[in-house]
Amino acid sequence: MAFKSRMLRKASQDGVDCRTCHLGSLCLPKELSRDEVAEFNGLMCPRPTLGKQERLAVQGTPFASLFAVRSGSLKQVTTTESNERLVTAFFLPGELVGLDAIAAGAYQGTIVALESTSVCELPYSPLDDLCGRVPSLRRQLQQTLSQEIHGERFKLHRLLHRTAEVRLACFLLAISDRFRLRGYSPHTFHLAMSRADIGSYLGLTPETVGRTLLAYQRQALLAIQGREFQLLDLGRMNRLAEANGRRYRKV
Amino acid sequence: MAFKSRMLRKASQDGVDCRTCHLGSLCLPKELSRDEVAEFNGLMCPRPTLGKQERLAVQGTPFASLFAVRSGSLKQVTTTESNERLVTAFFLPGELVGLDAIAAGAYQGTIVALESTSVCELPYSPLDDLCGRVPSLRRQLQQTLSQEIHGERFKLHRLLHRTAEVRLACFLLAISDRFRLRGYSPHTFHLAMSRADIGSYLGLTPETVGRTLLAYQRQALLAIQGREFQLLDLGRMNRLAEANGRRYRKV
DNA sequence: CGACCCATTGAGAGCATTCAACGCGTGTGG
DNA sequence: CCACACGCGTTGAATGCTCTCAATGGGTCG
Repeated sequence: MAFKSRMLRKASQDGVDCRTCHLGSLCLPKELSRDEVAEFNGLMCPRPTLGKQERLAVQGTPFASLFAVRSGSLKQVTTTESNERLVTAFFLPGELVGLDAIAAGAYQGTIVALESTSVCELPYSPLDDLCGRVPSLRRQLQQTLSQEIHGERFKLHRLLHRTAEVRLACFLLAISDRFRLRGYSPHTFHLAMSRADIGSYLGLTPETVGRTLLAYQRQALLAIQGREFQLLDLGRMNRLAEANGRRYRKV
Repeated sequence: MAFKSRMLRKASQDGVDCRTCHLGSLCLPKELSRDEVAEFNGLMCPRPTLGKQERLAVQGTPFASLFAVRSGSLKQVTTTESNERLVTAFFLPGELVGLDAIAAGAYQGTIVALESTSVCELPYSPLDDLCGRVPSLRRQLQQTLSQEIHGERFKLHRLLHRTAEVRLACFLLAISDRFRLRGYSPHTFHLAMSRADIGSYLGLTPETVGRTLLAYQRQALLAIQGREFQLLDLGRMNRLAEANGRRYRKV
């Protein structure tokens, strides 16, 4: 933990260096040659660390940059025409913010830091130019976009059929997996979002989220202390998430 | 109608010509110059018209081509590990099939024609090369990908919070809008999918779909004859879809 | 200390699912 | 030509999950 925060302070003070970034294998430049990474690195703008609740981008403002999360976490809150606020995404280290803004040319939701968070800024226009010259970067970006389409579509269609119990299990396992891929423990992690945020993301009320988490604890699937989560039995949790929740008639 | 089928027959017999396609302004080459369209056109492979229930691609098989729908419609069925089948997408004329397959290198669901359907095949590798040389095509493809991310994410997160009544209203309005953009009537259209398909897509049972459609008809919002739909009051339907369905507490 | 946000708990109501049955049209085979 | 199976859509009744509303307690910040 001390090591991590030291790296971050250095990064935000001295400018970011992709070659020494511990997220290298997860971020956009993962397939690039040494020279290409240097060029990619040259695009990036320094960006001061965000405090809790601070906004990285505001819904509707012109899109100019993607952001890569270095540490911390953020949520994307989209306000509908009828003034309803939906949490449409969470972002963890190594993930790209703003992919949904490219088409409209404006950010599609307000991006809020859930805790102290640092990001890399990637101005889109020069990034696109570089994509023209570097096929592997172009493919990497398109793959990230494509992966996002599949992931979101599949995950959300599945959730539409599920009970609260299964929705939360899917959510916790997805988070666990994202942490695992980034070298953190898949069993123990800190979730900086509130129950209301989770509920909004999953289409549940905060009360139902709380009650369901309580049920997990009674079944010894999960231990929670505040916002520290500990998954006690990944196998059983997986089986729970795979079960279709409703005893659904086969199509 | 006679005009349409004549054009399609010609296209599938003589090879496809983007310059005379009535979907030109909606498809990928919409921003290209005359020469670039010609080059784009050269990539395309002829593809025989699909019959009803015929499969365009099978889940898990290697990804090689995108497909643009010229006429007809298709559904994407994704089978989960627990052998559950979910309808994760519908495709109408002018839309691209396979965007979610780029990342994994394999089709993420089986693509089935819902009626007699013709498509253009776009081999991905040469398309990607062309993206390197033609910035406007590259941007167009990235915008399509980005739009898809935003559209899916937003639409589905909204649906997660909604009752059956509102889910179906959103669905019908989205379909109506897609037809309108393609020059067809937004009030009257043919939906080739079954109630079960719609239910699977929206996370509802076929019974609930039927009952809700019946309720619309009783309110004079909708008229249905078999699979012909007629939206009688778009304004009221819109208000119904905007209403949050559940009298949801503001976050 | 009070205001406020967050999380929890309880009780009641509503909406969608589940299960079962029926009608209809189509295609198949006797 | 008819019998039958099958897919699709519809209808009815009952169960159950989740929302709603209300109240409480803990924590943080001004």
